[in-house]
Amino acid sequence: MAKKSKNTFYITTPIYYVNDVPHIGHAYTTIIADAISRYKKLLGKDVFFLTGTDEHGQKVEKAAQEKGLKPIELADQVVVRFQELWKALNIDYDFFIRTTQPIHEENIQKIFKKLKDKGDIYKGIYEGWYCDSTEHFLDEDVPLEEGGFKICPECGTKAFIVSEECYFFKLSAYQKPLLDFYAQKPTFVRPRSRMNEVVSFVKQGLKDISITRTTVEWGVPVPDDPKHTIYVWFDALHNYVTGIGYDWDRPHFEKFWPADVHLIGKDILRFHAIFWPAFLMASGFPLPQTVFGHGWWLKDEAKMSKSKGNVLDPHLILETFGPDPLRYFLLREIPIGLDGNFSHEGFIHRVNSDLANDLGNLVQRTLTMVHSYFGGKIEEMDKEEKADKALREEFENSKEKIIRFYEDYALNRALEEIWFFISTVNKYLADNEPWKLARDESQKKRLGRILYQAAAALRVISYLLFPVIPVSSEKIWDFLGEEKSIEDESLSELKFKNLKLGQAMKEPKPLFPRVALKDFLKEEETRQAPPKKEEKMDMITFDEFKRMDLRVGEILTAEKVEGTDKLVKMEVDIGTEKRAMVAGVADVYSPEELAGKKVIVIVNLKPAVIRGIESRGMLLAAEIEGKAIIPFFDKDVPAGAKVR
RNA sequence: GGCGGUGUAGCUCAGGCGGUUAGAGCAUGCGGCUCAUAUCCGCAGUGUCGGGGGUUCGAAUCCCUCCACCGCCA
Repeated sequence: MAKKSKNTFYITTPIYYVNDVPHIGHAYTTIIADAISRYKKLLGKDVFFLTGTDEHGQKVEKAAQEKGLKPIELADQVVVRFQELWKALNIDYDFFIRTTQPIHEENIQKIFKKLKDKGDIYKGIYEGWYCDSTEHFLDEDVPLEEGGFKICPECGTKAFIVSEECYFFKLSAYQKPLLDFYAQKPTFVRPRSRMNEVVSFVKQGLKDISITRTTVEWGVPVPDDPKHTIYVWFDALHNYVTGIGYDWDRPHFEKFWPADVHLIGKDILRFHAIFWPAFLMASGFPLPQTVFGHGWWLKDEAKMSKSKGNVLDPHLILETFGPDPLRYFLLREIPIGLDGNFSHEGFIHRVNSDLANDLGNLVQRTLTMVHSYFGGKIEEMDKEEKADKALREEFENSKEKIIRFYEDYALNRALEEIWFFISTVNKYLADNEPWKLARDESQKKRLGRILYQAAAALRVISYLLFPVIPVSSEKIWDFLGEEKSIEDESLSELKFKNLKLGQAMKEPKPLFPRVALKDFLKEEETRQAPPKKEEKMDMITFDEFKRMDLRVGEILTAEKVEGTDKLVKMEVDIGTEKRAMVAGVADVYSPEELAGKKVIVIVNLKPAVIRGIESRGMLLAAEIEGKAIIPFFDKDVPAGAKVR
């Protein structure tokens, strides 16, 4: 294979599964990829950025059936949703691959055949408990339920025994090569902590994996044996090679392969860090440089999931703010490897404070002064003085750091550094007080220098921000009177003095409007009259259940909490101690009625202060139209007895 | 259960191969400016650096132990 030229850069996102519409998590991965890709382009690299959709498999088959559609019809619909979102977010990808495209399907078959001929894929029998919903065989140590079946620990639905003839990939043969590879290239998996997990997983031993199904029709058929369908993961992972031309545009493929970064969510690390390099080794392809597993955005500290109904839809934010504030927030708030908590409060706060106050206001004040003191054109200025030079050197310093952070994919650190510099420029203006110099005509040239420095700073700031907030950055350049686009200037050439003297600057308009949190929340409310779905809870394991300490509690005393309708304060004997608890049951039970009763109490619930009273435990009750109905025991039980 | 990680200001986190008064941003309080999107600048705090023990002249930093939380274990 031809050697890859050093000046190319190939980055991918996962291909997204089309059984669901896009949400903030998809947006996050894709925004990271876009920012890195734009950064590399500024360096003058020949960048290829691939994204797309994974359209085969049982879940899509099922989701389509529920809607009365053919799988491909569902895929066609959902693909549009993704593409529209990428457009709204200003994602500048080079190719959008769909696994249903012939160039993909044909080449998957070709690769499959190649590995089969080589002996890395062989036919065998697989038997095991299979979950339709998550499309995988359960671990062998999942316990048998009483009815003699197994429950999928991931989704909670019933699994079935499936015994099928299928094709296996000889993963076991790659244990040693993989370990050697990891040892030789410790940066293959990032963040580093995840590399440890991968290595220890592989060290435990690898079994061959089944890579076909006979139970699924919606997929790529095995060549010469079409009752077998290639399993989605084998199908999907290879998009990274088919998407750049394997085997339909060889020169293009050879130009960009191997990938520099596969950006993924941490949940699919195993597939990318173990299976994928093994497949590639089998095919004889060079291995990618890095698999970067990013964290998840949580909503109010909880993982977003369809079943919780707390999936965050980015559309309202996009309509209110445009793409840049969301891009900025997601990349600034957390390091790529960690989880983050998404709240509208946090979002509005950061956008107001960083974008509107620090950056937006700096643009506004600088250009307003250029206009009111110079009519938009600084024609003349003094030589650079000490303070001016300090500002310029500060920039040169920061620029180096910022580049280092970008190179390391530490986008949050790069942004942090840029904001240090923004703050320095604000300080520079405060120290040099151009508004005072403006009152003295003899200081005109000095004033010119100061505003020139500030404008030059804005020019380089917006340049460095371009990967993250491309629209706003271009706007700032336009305000400054730049005629070329940011992308026409190479990062290595970026300097203060590139701002031409005498350039006609425009009158600025606020770049990032401040939005009050309460207005935004109100808007959100009116926007989504949420159809109140029945509360569906996730399955929990017995271990999780065991964490709740439920016991019989004897209510010793009970009295109404002054000034409330529903609250009762009780002293409850839980066997080992007596505790104060507060419960909202007074509308159904009188305190007299409660005293002496035995109830079920969760005793290790975090204490809560209710009406100034610390409630150390909660009694269990059925909630019927807002009223609490307490279960009592029909035989005598001692206080403190464990309930389970 | 096994392996790995985390616990530092009200909040989010940085530092951490031992060494001056432990840092940043946000939030809070006070002061300044008025060019600017009620923005910007300055000052001020507050912390037994998870608990306990040890090594050392000296520990947030190294060791032991306990507690809590998190990740991975097809």
